[in-house]
Amino acid sequence: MRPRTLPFDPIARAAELWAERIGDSTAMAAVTSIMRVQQIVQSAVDAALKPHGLTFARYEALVLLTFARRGSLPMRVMGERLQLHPTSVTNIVDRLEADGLVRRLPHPTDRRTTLAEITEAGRERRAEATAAVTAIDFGLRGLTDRQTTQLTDLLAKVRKATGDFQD
Amino acid sequence: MRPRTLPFDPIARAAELWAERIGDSTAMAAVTSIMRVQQIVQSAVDAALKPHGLTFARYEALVLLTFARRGSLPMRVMGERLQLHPTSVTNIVDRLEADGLVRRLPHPTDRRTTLAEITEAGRERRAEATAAVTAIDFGLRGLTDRQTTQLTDLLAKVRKATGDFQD
DNA sequence: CATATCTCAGCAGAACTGACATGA
DNA sequence: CTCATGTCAGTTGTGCTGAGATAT
Repeated sequence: MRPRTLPFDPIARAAELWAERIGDSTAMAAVTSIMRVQQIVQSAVDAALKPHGLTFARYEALVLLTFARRGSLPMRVMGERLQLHPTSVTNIVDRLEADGLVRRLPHPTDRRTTLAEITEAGRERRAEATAAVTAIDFGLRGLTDRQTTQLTDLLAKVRKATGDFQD
Repeated sequence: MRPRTLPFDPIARAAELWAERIGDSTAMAAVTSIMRVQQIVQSAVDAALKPHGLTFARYEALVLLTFARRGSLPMRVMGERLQLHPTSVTNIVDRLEADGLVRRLPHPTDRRTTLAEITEAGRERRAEATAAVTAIDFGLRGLTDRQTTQLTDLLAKVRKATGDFQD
């Protein structure tokens, strides 16, 4: 029961008022836009994944394991790649394991470490879920491929500048 | 205790593997980037606001009321502008009211409606909080003003295409 | 009568803190 | 001893559903 669509751009209006009464609105407008678009794509993607029993976070974890050479990764590494708190990794793997999409294995040499390995059912579920999210373009609409790439590049600059990664 | 920075761009790497093994990675890379950058700016902004006893959602509500002509708006309107569920508006106004930053008033003509009005303390708190978030550019780094505007414009296309607003 | 506005109780998912057991 | 890894308990902030009270 979300509010109906507004007849004007609420962020553009807020930015105008901000510029008149507070100061430079450039960063404020961008950040508010990021927040809003994240909400939009998050809810679109989650809706597409719901029939498959996944959230976006769990889906990302499945994709990551699909790409891993042996279909398994230490949980710590999953946390690094997905930028998740250790307890969040535990939680996500718990739920994937409860659904039989992933299984925990001891690390062969480091007995502190637990590996999460994708199961055959997990690979199938990942493929179905991928069909669902690609069918809606991950909730992203209104951009050409070139603009989408431009968006990704701009966001990469932010990620890099904030220490998300080096290279 | 977030994981340390990676020596490569995890999204770029995921996009490569995706392109090799699944298909077009354009939308996937953009959406994953949006999710990550949203996390980054959200946590930067929340950290800046925490000493002032505000979250970003509550800060946005204060800003909205600051801009309102009489410093008050019907709660329904707040929900529309901030794209919040009615119960979320109730929750946010509850907390702001408990801190004395906002007060509830009856609507003069429509007795179903409750107005939320910013208090003097609320205006002061809003100003302090604004100083805190602008000091860190809302957590946004690595972009020129021109690029920031470009980012806002690209995101506006998405918002418009997904029915966030018309105009 | 139907519709609109707001509130409440309860739940889910995510992220955090602090503490802890185990092992390198 | 230290540090790393993973788990657990508990808290917080947010968003949702479903129900209901009140008013249009």
